[in-house]
Amino acid sequence: MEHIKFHIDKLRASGLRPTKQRLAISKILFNRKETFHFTIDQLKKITEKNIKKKISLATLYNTVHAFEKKGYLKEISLKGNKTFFDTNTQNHHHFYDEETLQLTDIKNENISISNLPKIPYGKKIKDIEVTIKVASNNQKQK
Amino acid sequence: MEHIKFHIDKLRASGLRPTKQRLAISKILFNRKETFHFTIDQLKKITEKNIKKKISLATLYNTVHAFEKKGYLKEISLKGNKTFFDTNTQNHHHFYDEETLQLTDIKNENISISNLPKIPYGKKIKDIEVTIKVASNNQKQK
DNA sequence: TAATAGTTTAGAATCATTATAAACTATTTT
DNA sequence: AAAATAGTTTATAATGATTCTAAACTATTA
Repeated sequence: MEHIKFHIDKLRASGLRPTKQRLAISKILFNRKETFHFTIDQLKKITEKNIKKKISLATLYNTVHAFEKKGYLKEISLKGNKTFFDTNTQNHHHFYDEETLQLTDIKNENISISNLPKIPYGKKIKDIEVTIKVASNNQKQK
Repeated sequence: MEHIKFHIDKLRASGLRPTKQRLAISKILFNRKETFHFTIDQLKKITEKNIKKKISLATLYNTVHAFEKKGYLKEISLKGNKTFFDTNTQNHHHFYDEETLQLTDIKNENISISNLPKIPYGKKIKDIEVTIKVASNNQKQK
């Protein structure tokens, strides 16, 4: 079943009118239980496969950025030129395999950080991001 | 005093011949006590000021990448389009102020991580990077 | 249904990074 | 030390991700 209203609401909440393209994107992103990590070009391929038509990059960027601004998507800090997004906006962390470029979520409660240093004067902590880089035993790190 | 030999050795160890340009870069990067976080365009400005001449981007990229490959520099994982490098190659972490784009080192021993989850099958941990994003109390996060 | 406000699109513009090839410089050979 | 060679610098072109633009299109409002 397609909970259209769910997607319409998400779009409206993000300040976007529901259009065919945006509904398709919203379904791809949010009709899933597990976290989805993606780059814009991956999302483009999936979207075009689903709607059986081309979609312009501008639409993808606009929509993804609006969702991000609203807090429905999170950008992930990684090396490299491409930007990764994450449908899991909870505070959490990642395993990152630089060989395969695969990201795996680590639940917040599965990492505990202690002995934190003092925060720079006049600043507040907004977010803590832990990235654990992994690689095959016998392969060298990129 | 200018320990030229120190820089010549660093360059040779990185597989590079010592040239005027590279020596200038090496001095900028390694003639300092504190950690230096930089982007290529920042390094370009500083280098051109020091040598009072233009330096090409290709030279900067080549030299920085050779140092990185040798392990004299580390690339930092951050959002955004620009790549940051760090002269501190020890295992350590960062405060990151997204308002000012300022990075501050956190010593490894000033963060302790426990309750680590199991590593994905057949993989080994290569690196753990903790980024603590901070912002002014009353300003919104970027 | 017409007017309007916002959207999609292809393509241009921009920005960081990488590639190229000709002129140049350090090193090696003699 | 000069000639040969191996590696370097540079300006510029190429590439790739992202952003911008303006005309054609679509959703919403009146």
